[in-house]
Amino acid sequence: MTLFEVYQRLFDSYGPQHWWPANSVFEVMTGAILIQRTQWQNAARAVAALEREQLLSAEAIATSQSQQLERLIRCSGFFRQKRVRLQDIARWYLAQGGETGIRRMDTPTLRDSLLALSGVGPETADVICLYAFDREGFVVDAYARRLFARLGMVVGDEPYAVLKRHFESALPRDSQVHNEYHALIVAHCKHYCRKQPLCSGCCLRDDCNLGRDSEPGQEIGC
DNA sequence: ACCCAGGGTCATA
DNA sequence: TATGACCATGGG
Repeated sequence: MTLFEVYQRLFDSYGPQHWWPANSVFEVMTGAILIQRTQWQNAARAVAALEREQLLSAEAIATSQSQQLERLIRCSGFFRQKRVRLQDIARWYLAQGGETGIRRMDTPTLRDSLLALSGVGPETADVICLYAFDREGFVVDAYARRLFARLGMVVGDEPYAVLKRHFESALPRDSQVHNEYHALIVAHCKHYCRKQPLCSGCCLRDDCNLGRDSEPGQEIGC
């Protein structure tokens, strides 16, 4: 099975995921920091709390009081360092001239500029490039490592850049594909592949012909 | 009482 | 280059 065939099977099973759920570029960036090493449910709560307190803009975050910021994002874990990261990225956003200024940057420049921030590693940078600014780039996360290792397509512990190159070279250079692929991997792994790979009924099994529309009543799970 | 979650940094060898 | 410790809350 090729990398693109895996994508097609996931898409046929789960359908479009409509990522990233947010109302602004800066909200995506905020979510990308808050989601680090936690579940989306917790990050989403923190985003909602910021929204409620009118703190979901770069200007507001950059000038916010650290204590208040920490209180609002506490539920996402690592709240002290995430507070610093949010303030840093908010100041960076403003220093680059906001959304308009950042959109003028080419993708390598944008990525490197993000990586220069403490708290923004390769995955967070790729997530922001892709979901906030619609730049192509395969997002390598823990789920992707685990899934493709189970499929025997990679070892799983390769350096980030190695896997990124590997996946991108086997896929269309298309931000829409990268967008859906990462979201589909998360959707699939979150619900169905925690412990065992490719359990009975998994859409990635060789003997699985289930499509999203072919067997409506059929359970797809591991 | 465990273990894990859509990472990243820093110190050490 | 490559491990290990650390960050911290919430849910199963």
